Amino acid sequence: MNTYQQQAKVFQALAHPTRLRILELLAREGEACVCHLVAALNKRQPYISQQLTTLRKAGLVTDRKDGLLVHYRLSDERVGDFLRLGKDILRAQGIEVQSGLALTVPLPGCTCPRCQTGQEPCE
Amino acid sequence: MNTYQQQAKVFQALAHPTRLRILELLAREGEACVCHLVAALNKRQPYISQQLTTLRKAGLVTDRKDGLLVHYRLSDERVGDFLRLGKDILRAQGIEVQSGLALTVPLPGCTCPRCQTGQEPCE
DNA sequence: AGTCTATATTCGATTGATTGAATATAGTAT
DNA sequence: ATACTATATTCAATCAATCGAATATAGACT
Repeated sequence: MNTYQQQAKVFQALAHPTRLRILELLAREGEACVCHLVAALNKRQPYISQQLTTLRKAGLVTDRKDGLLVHYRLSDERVGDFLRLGKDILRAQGIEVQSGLALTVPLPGCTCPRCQTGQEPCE
Repeated sequence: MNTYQQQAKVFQALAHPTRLRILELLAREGEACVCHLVAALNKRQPYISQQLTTLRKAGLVTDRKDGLLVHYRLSDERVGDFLRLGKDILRAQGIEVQSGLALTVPLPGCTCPRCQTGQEPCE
């Protein structure tokens, strides 16, 4: 596979609304467990796991296992800059681009232990 | 269509080897006519036109008509920065990412008037 | 008018991405 | 062991993207 095919694969992974939301969330939060992403995005868990697998295969995120929980983060902090630059370019075209909201902690609907006790998410 | 769907559309337009090569070429050359892209990438003309239409609809390039010729350029100079940042991130993952070669002028195989007389391409 | 040249569009077949549903895995606790 | 919980995987149906072939448009020149 050549350079451009590899680049195209990564952009393909980015070309998905839910995956973009996940990345933006990770850029803002630093790290998040799957249960938080499920609660924050209000999607079914297998669906979120599917998208995380796509992002992992594209090399955009890494995972860290911690008992039953799995925490995800951006594989490179510059992925956050990259997304921001993308948004800036869209804004320059006159397209409305709002940034997602910060997560409240504890996250309502999140079942992980930390959220049950009102502490920082999954840390 | 929401913010993330719009962003995803743009990434979708980027998720294609030939389109990436076109953008990289435009980032380096500033402007190029269709015939140059056809000659430089060694693809059939309708195929290049299809890809340019996709890029235009995504807002990534603009066109300027000049007689029979149509010149394309990046709609925003930051699109070039954006692609470079994407490549840097890939390199940090240990992925080989070479940059495309500069175009020789006149372009062998290009039939446009300027190339026939050995001048700057299509300007 | 006709003709040539550069570029664009349409259509259809194939391929690839998406996503819901069901199921699997692997830690943890009893 | 058994049961529970968080996460991952598989499969199949649907939907969207790709690309070759053919054709269309539109400006320039006789």
